[in-house]
Amino acid sequence: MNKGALAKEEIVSVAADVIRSKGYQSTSINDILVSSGIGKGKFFHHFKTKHDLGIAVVDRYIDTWKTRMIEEILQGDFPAKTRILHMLEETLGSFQNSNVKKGCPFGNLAIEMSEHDASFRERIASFFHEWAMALSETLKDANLIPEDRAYDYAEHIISSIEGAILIAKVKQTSKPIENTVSILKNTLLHQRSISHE
Amino acid sequence: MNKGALAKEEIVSVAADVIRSKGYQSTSINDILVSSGIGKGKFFHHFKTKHDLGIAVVDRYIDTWKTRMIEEILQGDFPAKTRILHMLEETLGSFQNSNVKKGCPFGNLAIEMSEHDASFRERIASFFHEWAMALSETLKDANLIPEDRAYDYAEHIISSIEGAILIAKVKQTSKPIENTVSILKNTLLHQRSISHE
Amino acid sequence: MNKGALAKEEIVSVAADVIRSKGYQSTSINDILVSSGIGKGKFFHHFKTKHDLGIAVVDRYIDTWKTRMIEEILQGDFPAKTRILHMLEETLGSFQNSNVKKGCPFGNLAIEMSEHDASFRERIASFFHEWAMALSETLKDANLIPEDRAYDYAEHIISSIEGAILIAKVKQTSKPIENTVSILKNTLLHQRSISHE
Amino acid sequence: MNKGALAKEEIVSVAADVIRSKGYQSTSINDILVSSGIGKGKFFHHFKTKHDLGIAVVDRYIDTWKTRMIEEILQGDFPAKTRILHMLEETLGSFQNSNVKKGCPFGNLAIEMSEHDASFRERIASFFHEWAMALSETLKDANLIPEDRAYDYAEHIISSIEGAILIAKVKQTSKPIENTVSILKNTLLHQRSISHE
DNA sequence: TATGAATGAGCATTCATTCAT
DNA sequence: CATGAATGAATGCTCATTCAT
Repeated sequence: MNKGALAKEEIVSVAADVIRSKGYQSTSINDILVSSGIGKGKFFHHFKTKHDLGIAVVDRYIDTWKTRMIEEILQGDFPAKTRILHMLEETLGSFQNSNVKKGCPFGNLAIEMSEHDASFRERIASFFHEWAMALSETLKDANLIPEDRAYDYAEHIISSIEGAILIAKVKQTSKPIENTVSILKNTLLHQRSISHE
Repeated sequence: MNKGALAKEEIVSVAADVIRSKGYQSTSINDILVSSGIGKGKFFHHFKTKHDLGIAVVDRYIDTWKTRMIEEILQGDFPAKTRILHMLEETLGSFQNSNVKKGCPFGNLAIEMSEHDASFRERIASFFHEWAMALSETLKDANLIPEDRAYDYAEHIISSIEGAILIAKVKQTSKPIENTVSILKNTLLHQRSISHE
Repeated sequence: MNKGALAKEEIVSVAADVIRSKGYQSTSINDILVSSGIGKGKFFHHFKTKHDLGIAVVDRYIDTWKTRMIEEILQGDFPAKTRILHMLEETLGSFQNSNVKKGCPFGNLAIEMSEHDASFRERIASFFHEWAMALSETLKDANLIPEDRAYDYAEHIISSIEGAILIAKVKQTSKPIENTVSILKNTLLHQRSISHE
Repeated sequence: MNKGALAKEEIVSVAADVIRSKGYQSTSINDILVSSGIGKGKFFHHFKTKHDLGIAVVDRYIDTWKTRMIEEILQGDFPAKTRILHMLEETLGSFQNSNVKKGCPFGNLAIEMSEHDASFRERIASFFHEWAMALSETLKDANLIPEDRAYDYAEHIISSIEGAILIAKVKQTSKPIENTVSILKNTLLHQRSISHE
């Protein structure tokens, strides 16, 4: 029945993994065919171009992380401070073991594709923006940051995390992520309000 | 006389630019041939493989930034706090205008190449380590961070910067860098000592 | 009832248009699917192969032109000279505007397919033969050409027209057709008998 | 020394043959590689694209025929009437045997490519124009056609020839060409002046 | 009948690299 | 040292056709 649809989802899922490891441009369609055990015809039946697949993969990343990070955690039912802690812990948990080497799906594509292709760039920029908005709201809820600084501070937290994942990737250890998460926790939670200092 | 040597440097210089914009893997040898106006023979006379060129480019990036960031600024003659400010301002200055879109040469290659090629990864990891070491020393000199936290804090500052450059690249505005530099400045310099909080 | 049959005719009709513009080999089955809004299954239900469709298109061209040119005009009720004039005027009228660029359905396929495929070639050759036969009879009726030269002369008139359409196509103007029709008219009708000169 | 140049010419020469037989679009680059015994790299070293090769082939056809038909025959040293006879005989001679089936290189591409590609079309249109111009001058020299009708009549002669080659191709016999040449000869040479009748 | 998913051979093109000169 | 011709594997993609439903 919806076998076709399922098949397409499976290709995206396999491709998401491969692309996260190898990058979009270095991933050949053949890589995906081999990884998923399908033929060329099937692939191009579902995706008009490789670019189409790339976009489907990005959209899938965004769906997943928006649900997990933004909706379930940042906009969840816990007290604001707790939600922020959960976000940091979730980050930490997501980049252990083999995932350290793979890096952040968004950060990877942000760097690889921003100059090549606007449709990748815009999607990723918009995801980071939505994340920063949600975090900004939570920071305000927690009374940790004055309203007019909240977005900037949220963006800084997110970029710190991305940077930590980048350094972790090149060092092949999750230490930089733990480090940054710990510093962010301290800075955020052991002070009444950051800008008062 | 050293025309050959000079020519080689010029190729590396041109390639450094192209690779920073397009990435290493998406840069074809032909791209470099066209940009530098040389022929295939000359190229392969100087570089046994494309990989050789890539490494030469990374080494050149490292040379440049080590001199500028580490030796001239972090290990310069100004008071420690001033040196840190200079480092942040230098960062800000380096990623204005068209450079925002190009991103950080190290960050770009760190993400693109870490999983593909150990010789790129190790060089970049080692550069980030040296930078963190130098910054760590300066933080200690400035009495801003307790000795045992200095390296971690230095690495966090550096990864924050890398993350900000990444977000700036995908958003195509230097705002995230200004933002992070401003927050780092505040956090570092308007407090007696970070860890006391 | 005959919905299936009707549908088949419609496909042939759409395909005839597309093939006249793009040529047989450059027309993909997908082109026809898109132009006619049908699915692959339906197409291959009606035509076992693309070749089948091609033949159906040629047969349709032949049907149409045989009716129009041969039966209605050349074998019609007007005096022989008038019938020839009508044929020339019909030709002129058929290759105005966008049809100039599309060229002659038979001439196009004659050139494209003669060396590739005997079944196309034979059909087209046979159409040209029937046309020449009918014109030959008319020339004899009109007492314009001696019996033994009539077929050759008819074939020459037809090939002149085909050549004019060819030149018109490449020049993207109907001028060469007007030109040839006018010369043929003069040569044929302003002389008592061509071979007497 | 000029081995490279020679090699390129040889590819064009082989390709000209293959394309004349199979058409441009149906000729795959692999066909040309097989026919000429070269590798892909060599081919794409000389021609940036298949289209480049196609244009080179057309230009070669034009060079050859311009020299043979226009410069050597129509603009040669014989009396005007003789030159026209030579042109017709040259045509006849060129389309005997296997060449009947291949058809006219210009006519073939005119029909195949006019709607696909302007650079083919324009080159061919311009060749036919130059041919008509040269023939027009010769007709005037021979006092066969009044000045103001000369170009139109020249174009008609040429299109008659093209049409005859087309019909010959689809019938697989050179008879239609002989036929048209004979009729053209009669019409042109056994009358004092065509328009006087 | 009809759908559209799947097949896989084939296509034009790119690319890092080698090699004769 | 340098040239640029040549190599051939690999890439993204198209296409006529088949097949399960």
